[in-house]
This record gives sequence, structure tokens and C-alpha cells, in this order.
Amino acid sequence: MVFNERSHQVLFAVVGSYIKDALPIGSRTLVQNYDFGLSPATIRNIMAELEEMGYLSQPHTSAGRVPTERGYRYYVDSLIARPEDYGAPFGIEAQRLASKRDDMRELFQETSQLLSLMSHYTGIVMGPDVSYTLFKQIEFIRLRAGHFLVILITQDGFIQNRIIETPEDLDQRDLDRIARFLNETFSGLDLQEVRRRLLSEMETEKTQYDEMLKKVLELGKKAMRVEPECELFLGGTSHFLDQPEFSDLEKMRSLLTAFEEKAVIVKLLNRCMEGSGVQVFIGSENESRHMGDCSLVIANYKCGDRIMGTVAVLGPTRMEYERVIPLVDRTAKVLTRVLNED
Amino acid sequence: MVFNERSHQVLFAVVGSYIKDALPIGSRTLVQNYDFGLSPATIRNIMAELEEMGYLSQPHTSAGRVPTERGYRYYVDSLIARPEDYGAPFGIEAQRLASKRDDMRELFQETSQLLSLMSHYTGIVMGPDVSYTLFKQIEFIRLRAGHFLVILITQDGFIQNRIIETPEDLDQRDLDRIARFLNETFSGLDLQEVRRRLLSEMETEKTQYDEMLKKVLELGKKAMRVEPECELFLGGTSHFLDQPEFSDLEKMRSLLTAFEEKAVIVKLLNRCMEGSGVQVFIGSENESRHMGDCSLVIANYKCGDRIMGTVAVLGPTRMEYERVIPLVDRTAKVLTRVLNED
DNA sequence: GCTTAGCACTCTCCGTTGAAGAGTGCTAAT
DNA sequence: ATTAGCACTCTTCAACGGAGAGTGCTAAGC
Repeated sequence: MVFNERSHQVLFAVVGSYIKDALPIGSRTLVQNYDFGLSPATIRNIMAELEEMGYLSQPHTSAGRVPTERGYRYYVDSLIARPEDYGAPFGIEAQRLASKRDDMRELFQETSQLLSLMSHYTGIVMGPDVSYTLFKQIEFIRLRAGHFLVILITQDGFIQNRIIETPEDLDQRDLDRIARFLNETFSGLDLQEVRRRLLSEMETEKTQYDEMLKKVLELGKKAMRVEPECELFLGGTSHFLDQPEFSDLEKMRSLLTAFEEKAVIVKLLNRCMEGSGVQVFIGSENESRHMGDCSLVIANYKCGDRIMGTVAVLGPTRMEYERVIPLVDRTAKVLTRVLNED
Repeated sequence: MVFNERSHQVLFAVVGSYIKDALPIGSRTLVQNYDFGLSPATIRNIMAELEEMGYLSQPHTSAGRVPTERGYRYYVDSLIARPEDYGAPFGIEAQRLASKRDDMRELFQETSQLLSLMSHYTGIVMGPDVSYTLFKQIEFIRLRAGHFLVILITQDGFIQNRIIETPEDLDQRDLDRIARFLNETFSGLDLQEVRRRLLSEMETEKTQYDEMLKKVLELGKKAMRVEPECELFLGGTSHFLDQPEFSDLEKMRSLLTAFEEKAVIVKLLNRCMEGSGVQVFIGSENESRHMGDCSLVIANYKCGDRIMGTVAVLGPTRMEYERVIPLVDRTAKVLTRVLNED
């Protein structure tokens, strides 16, 4: 801690109060509400210090104080450092999620909505990067000449279907044989790896002479072409309208457009895939110009030992971290548990 | 037409001008921009008449005139009645859609975005009600004990997958046999009908004694349980922020919430499934309290002779009908063509 | 030496005021 | 039937000024 207990308390009080009311807070109101046993004048001195150190600022000369990003950062760091037990993971919600265990997409959608519901901000879940998930099974269904439906199932239970075309037609019997071959050969590898092996195999001389094998590889290559992308699940975007700081039309618009290009968020979340525990990105820390006034509270969920994806809550910088941080933490844990019970 | 040529022109001019600028328009500006060969005073008299008849109104005593819903209605009806050739369906866009022919969901998503892109409003596509589409093929894939992935393909190319559970396990060989049986027996019927037959079959006495058939029916019943719901594809919801009339925070919010409960829109669109050609619903005509200031321009698309779903553009009452009506019409036609070429 | 009371100062907020501008309806003249 | 003229109404906008809130500084108190 950089400064003494008293400054700490005052800073906490200011940040807390501002989070609650979105109003600059002055020395008088502070002593009224927080009972420090000090007079407004003393508080003023402390606040002046805090301002000098860059934790608070005044919108104009005779308004109260408002936290700076640095102030929020201090506040959040203290909250996270608090070695507090967040209590038992919630029960009913865990059940609700567990019931969606089989369909990953539904599970993630539900989770993002749950996050939104409980935080009153926007909930985000980033699914696993498909190209790194483990291959389990593939099936082909012939739709019409040269058009096939590919169903790709990963070990996590992610199901993806896509339609591919080939210049020459194949009948269902061939397709089944190809699928069986691929399933036996590649099960358990990640999709990147599967694709790599397919490609290297194709370059081998001998393949040239085995017509059937060539078909297999060709089809496999097409079927496994997964974009290295993770799906993003958003819940409760309209909560943004609840926040007074986004009553500004321009901000609203740039936020909404940011949502439509989900890419920005994915990039952001990807950056955080390494860390463990809850992480918080405040305001300009998250380097997207659209999100200057937003904070992101994130945590990773795992499958086995591997970090699989991210859950997050996106809200205004003035977010109720005290509620949201434990919430995100617990949600990530519940999701991890649901994914690992089998 | 209720009134004479001159009144008609004035009304058109007012509506057109208001659509363009969102500003009440007065007699002076009207003669300046539209060249009627009449003086402001005369226009004033005409406008007073139109107001009395309920086609125009004044926000306050000394502002210009603004169209009422009735005014819009007259304007739109005249536009639609115009026996105009809307020109050849657009080329490049049609191509873009045709390339998505195979995956219906992508096709619809693309269409809604196209609508939004070209209209600058929100584009909507309502997919077919799955329970009335024609069954083509079903496949089962065993995931783990008692858990199966069902892939349901309709003749339109709609692919749906769902996971079902059964108390007793079945191996893949059984599943394939069941699928083959269902495919042979029910291909070409609509899903409602398939389900009905399955149920009636199950009640037949003899079924009780054929263990295998019983399994087939049981699984078929579960697999075919499609909710009588149509998917909704929205594109460009953020365009709403462009409109000056929605700078009001309250309206924005209620609109966004309306979007989140897509049900409202589905209900609305369903009501219009019968009509042919372009239909327009103005302001309060569309009976959802959230959409008081919105208009909906819709048209149906078909597959064969059957109306399959709806494309629509949702915008402010002050919408550029002149551009949007032909746009929606052409889009519906292109979609119909894409769906029917095979 | 830290804390506090007092005070002058600054800045926002909000209601008032008044002039400018836009548009109307009515009347009388063409 | 159309139009010019005119008085009237209503909004918009900028300027103004007082009330209120909060600050920093200084000097007195514990």
C-alpha cells in the first residue's frame, strides 16, 4: 500500500460512493455518510493529497472529487487482494447450467445471460478456439451431388456443421468409410494437428497412387478447415442503456458498433488467456478506443488443465466491482466444474 | 383518391420533405423547394384543409406541419399502388446470396444484413416455421451412453441438430438402421405430419410386440419434437441510433428490449404471412406498444407455391418508403429465386 | 504538529428575460 | 379563387444573475 490507512479509507469511500451514485463527491457529504471522526477540512486535505498523487480528480474547480483510472485500479487491486472466501458457488444457477451440459453453444449462451442477469451489465462468454480443441468424431452426410454436410464433434462436446463441395461426387457408403478412417486415425489430436498431418500425408509420394486414400485426405482437409476463431456469446447488451454515462448518443453508438464487430472483444479477451484468477481491465487499459469508459472483469474456465475460454462482464468503468468480481470468479468456477463432470 | 390533384401533391411534398429532414415544414419553405406555382398563402389554405382531414398536424401553433399516421398511410398506399416496374433484381447481391444457398441460416443472416446495408435501417428475415417444412433426412450419432446427436435435414436445406437422451443405450449400428427406416418411411412429409403418424403408430396394438419398432418410434418421436417456432435474423440493429427520433433514451431502451424479446416481432410478422406483395405497417398499426414510432415494410418469400417466411425492414415511421418498398420487394423475389433454383 | 473553524473565491446549475425568427390564420384586395 | 399584408403565437437561443456546492488557504485550538 502506498499510503496510510486513513488515505486508504477515504479513497475507498470516494470510489465506492461514486460507483453507487455516479456523482462527484465532496468533503462534506463524505463525512456525513462515512463517519470518519474527522471534519470536512481534514478530509479536504487528504483528498488534495490523493488528487496530487493521481488517484482522484475534479471535473471542475468547485465540484467534488471523482476517481481517476488509477483510483479505480487501486480500488480493484485491493478488492482482489482481499483473501476473502467468495462463498459457495451458487446452487440453482449451477444446476441450470449443468442441464445444458450437452450442447456447448446453449451452455455458453445461458452462461452469458446468467452473468448479465446477476450483474446487470453485459455478460460475455468466449468459447474455445475450435482449432485447438481435441478431435473426437467426424461424420459426413451427402446432401446432393458434390455437396456434403460435415459434422465435427470435439471432445468437449462442441458440435460444428458445415457444408463442403467437391468436384466429384461420392456416395454415402464411401463417405462412411472415409469418416471411419478419419475417426480411427486422428481421434484425440487437436484440429490444428489433424490438419497438419493430413497435409504432410498428402505430400508423400505413395499417396499419389492410392486413389481412395487421396479422396480421404482431400475430404478431410476440406472438412477440417476451421477458422481459428472462437465464438462469442453476449447477453444483456441492452443493459448499457441503464448507465447514465452512456446517455451520450455518440458513446452509445460507438459501443454498439463495437459489439457488432465482435472481433475487438475477442482480441481483448485473447490477451488475457494466460492469467489465472480474476483480472480486471479498466478504461483505457483495454486499448480499444470505443471502450474508453468501460471496464472488463474476466476469468478463465478450464477443461482439465487446459484453459479453454473466458467469461467476462463488460460494464462502465464505474462498475460495482465489489459484486461483479466474485460473481465472475464463481461463474468461471461453476463453468469449469460443469465442463469437467462427465 | 379522396381529394384533388393539388392537395395530393402538397401532401406528398410534406411527407417527402419530412422524411428527408425530420423537420416540420411550413408553407414558405414548401413553395421554395417544390415550385407549385402557388403562393405560400394558398398552400396554407390547402394545408389547413389537410390538417382538418387528419393527414397533417402541427406540433404547436406556429410550427410547420408534420404528417400524421394517416398521412403516411396515404403516402405509402399511393407508392404501392404505383404500377411501377422496380427494375431488374439486383445482380451482385443476388450472387452473394446464391453463394450461401446451401446453408439456410447463413443465407438468412446474409439477407438480413443486406437489407440493413441497403436500407440503412434494421433488416429482418424470418425463417420458415420448422414444423411445417418437409422432412428429408435424419441421422443419429452416438455421443455417449444414452446421449445422441440428431441431425435433421429438411428439403429446403434447413439443418438442425439437437441432443436427445434415452434411458437405454443404443449402438451406432442400431441408430443407422433406425435412421434408414425413418428416412425411407417419412421422406417428403412435413414434420408435423411425421410426428402425427409416429404417434398414431405407437398406439397401434401390434407395435407393443415388436421391440425394435418400438425403439424406432420412440427415438423418432423425440427427434422430431421441434418447437413450432421460426428463427429470426436481425441485421443492423445499431442503425436505430442514426435516427433523430430515437435520441430519446426511453424510446431507445424500449426498442432494444423489444429486440431482445424477438417473440414480439415474430408474432407481428406471422400476422402478415397471408398477404402477397409488399405490405407496410405504420406506427400504432403494429400494436406493440414499444413500436409506436416504427414502421415495418414486409414481403413474403416462397418455396414452390408455399409461403415460407418473411423479409422485412424495420425503421422509424419517418422511413424512406420510396427506397425501402422496392428494396424489400426485390429482396423477397431474389430470395424466392435463390431458394427455388436447384 | 495535526486538526479544525472561518472565509473568500470559483464554478455549475437553473430559472428568467427578451429579442429574433418562423409560421399561422384572417381579412381585404386583386 | 388567389394573394398580399398584418397581427399574433410559439419556439429557440443567448445573456444574465442568484443560489448552492465545494474548494484552498489561513489562523486558531488541542
